[in-house]
Amino acid sequence: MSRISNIIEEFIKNLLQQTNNGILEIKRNELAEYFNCAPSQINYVLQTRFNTDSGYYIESRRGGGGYIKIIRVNINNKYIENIINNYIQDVITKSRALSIIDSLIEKDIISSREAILMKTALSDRALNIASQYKNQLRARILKDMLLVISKN
Amino acid sequence: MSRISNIIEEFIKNLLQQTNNGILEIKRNELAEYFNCAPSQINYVLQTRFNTDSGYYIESRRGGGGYIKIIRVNINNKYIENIINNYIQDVITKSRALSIIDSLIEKDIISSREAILMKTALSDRALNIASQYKNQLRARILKDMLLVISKN
DNA sequence: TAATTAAAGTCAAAGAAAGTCAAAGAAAGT
DNA sequence: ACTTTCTTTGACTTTCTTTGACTTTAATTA
Repeated sequence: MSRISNIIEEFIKNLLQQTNNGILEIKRNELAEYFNCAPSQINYVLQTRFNTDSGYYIESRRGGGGYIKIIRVNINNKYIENIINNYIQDVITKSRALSIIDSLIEKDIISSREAILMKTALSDRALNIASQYKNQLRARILKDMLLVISKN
Repeated sequence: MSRISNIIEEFIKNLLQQTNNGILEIKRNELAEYFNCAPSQINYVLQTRFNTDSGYYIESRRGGGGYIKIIRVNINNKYIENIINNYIQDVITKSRALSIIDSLIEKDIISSREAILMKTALSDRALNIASQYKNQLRARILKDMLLVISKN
């Protein structure tokens, strides 16, 4: 039942919801102890679920009194343009693309129907015909769709 | 006698019937073990019986906690159903695809933003990387997008 | 100031699950 | 009978997760 990462993800998102500014501070070891997992598991969750793709960034400090701050960023057009121009290169994997789309739903930038359309256009099922270009196609289509979103 | 693929197909359809939203989540290996078949047999069943043309789509995830989601779409929109089944074959040109999308706006089936997103996913600009598959990709992507749209 | 303690970070190996592909076997068409 | 299409199987690949040993950084204490 290896869904501990998902549980931790939900837990953190819940706590974030309760903040009024989208900034949450945690103690890595405490959280790990609470969930009975290796401390590095927390890093894994942060790296995979609270990264730039997902619309978050992390600040932390080691040593005594150390902490990890999880910050939810505000997604506006500037932000989307930055993702298009600087963040998505020539290729992108499916899971990264999905993270980006999910972050847009979460922030109410797109509707769930728009999201599902976007995800469909990036799915393996559709793109597998040209499997060697799959991730290039994804990058192109996603960038173009994001541009549409930011301009409309 | 009755092919195992057919039995698995029936089994899955039965489970889907019992859900209230037409979304079923399975574990590939568990199902394979239950039917005493190779795990890849499940993929075969999904590819041949639960594809877009049959009104289903699939989402999955590998690794620990992995799953396969089978989603049944009740196409309650006759107009879309007709397009998927009779109007789009294995390939479609850009101009035919665009006119299909325009007809959906006219019939108020999609919003204009959804239309632009769809057109973007089917544009030359995006698909030219895999130019030899362009019209096949268009057909696949368009069918899949129509299917998900028809769900509501 | 040096030593100690208290954090968090990194990385690689092992484990867990699904995906792919091609070869072989079975059914159906001609 | 021969050919084509559909099905089954298994070896190999890819992706995602968990764990733990080791490293780095910061604060506290002697």
